[in-house]
Amino acid sequence: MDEQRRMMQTLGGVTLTGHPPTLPVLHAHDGTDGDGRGKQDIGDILHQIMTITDQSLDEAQAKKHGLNCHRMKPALFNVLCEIKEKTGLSIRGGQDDDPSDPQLMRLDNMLLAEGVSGPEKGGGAAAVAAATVAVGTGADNSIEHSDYRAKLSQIRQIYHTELEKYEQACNEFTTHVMNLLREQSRTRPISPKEIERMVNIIHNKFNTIQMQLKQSTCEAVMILRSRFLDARRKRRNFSKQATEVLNEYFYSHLSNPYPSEEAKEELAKKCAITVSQVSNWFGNKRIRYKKNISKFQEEANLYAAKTAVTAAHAVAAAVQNSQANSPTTPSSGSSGAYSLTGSGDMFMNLPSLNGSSYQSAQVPSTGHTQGDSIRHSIGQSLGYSDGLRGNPLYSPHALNGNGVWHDAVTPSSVTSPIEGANSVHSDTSN
DNA sequence: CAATATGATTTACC
DNA sequence: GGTAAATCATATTG
Repeated sequence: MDEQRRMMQTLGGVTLTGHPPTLPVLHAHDGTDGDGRGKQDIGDILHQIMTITDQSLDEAQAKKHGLNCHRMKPALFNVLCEIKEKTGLSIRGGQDDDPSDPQLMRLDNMLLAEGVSGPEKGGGAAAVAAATVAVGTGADNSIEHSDYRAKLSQIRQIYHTELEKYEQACNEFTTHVMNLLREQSRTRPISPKEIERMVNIIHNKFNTIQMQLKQSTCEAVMILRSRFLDARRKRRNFSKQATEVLNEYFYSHLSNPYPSEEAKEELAKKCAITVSQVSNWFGNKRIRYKKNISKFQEEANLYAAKTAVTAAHAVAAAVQNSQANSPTTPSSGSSGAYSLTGSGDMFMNLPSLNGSSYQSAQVPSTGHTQGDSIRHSIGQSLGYSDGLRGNPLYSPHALNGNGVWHDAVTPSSVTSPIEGANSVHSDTSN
């Protein structure tokens, strides 16, 4: 300020009743204007400007109008604007908003990823309704999921309303300020450039507010996520039905318990869980089964029996239908119906209950007898020849000495069962 | 409440 | 990328 005044005074303007701002421009443009009457006029005008606040409103309006219509106004306006520009009076907060950019981008990305700021997908209420319908029986993780989505859509709605409100307020305020400045520019040197700058400043301010909104929205989403989707924090056991389905598959494919991608999908659908949950389950099951086979013996027998009954029914029905009595394995089913293929697999597995592969595990006596009886019952119900029962060729060796599941279906792995049994038996010491 | 069961995650390997 | 193995964190059980 001081500097500005000093500069103006040094430039040597007309001193006006002790008021500091004088106009160096007058001299500069003297040559073109020529006469001294202009000087007088301008001095008059300036005087009027300086005393304008002392006047009544009507008077002031009239003066303002007069000023605005003055023939010197455009020239003066430009010149004053120029001075203002040069003195740096109006240069303020021109270029910033750079440091916040990366963070803003991060926030935007996250909001987009969470589906808060992106396009409305499926419509919140509709999606929730669909999820609720899909729950059906005993799939309570879907309930939580729909709850999560409901909360998320709530957050999203709030976010959008607030954003809209901010935008509207920003626009209103901007137009208001612009109108004000335009009006002011009739009596004050306010260049369009300056107005533009002011608009930018306003926008920046509102952007920071928006960023705060985005930030708190992100926080809310994170909290929601941690509360609902962090399954590790709030682990839910699968439904009984789901574990049953999974166990059925596992024990009926014990020789090779690695479901294909399609099988996993089907299991996931059946159990109302995700495919990766199915993968997790099988991963855990395999490792835990292998670690302590005896512990799972009872379970294995249980599911083997269960599968046997259904398989027996299926086979019995098939036999009845075809009127055939061929002892070929019923494992020809290639697609979805794994109860049939399971029955085939089961035959491969049942002898293992007291078989050579799992000698390391002390089979409980109950398990033994149960397995025996099951085997017997299956042999009866399926009408298999007695010679098939206990045939060493059907010992699967699902697990080799190193505890690795290898393909028991391939005949090469069961070529010499007795030898294999012995070697496995001796190997189990480690 | 300790022991056990269980679903998920991490790490390392192929 | 899928899996084994170890581990974590919670749920369930006795």
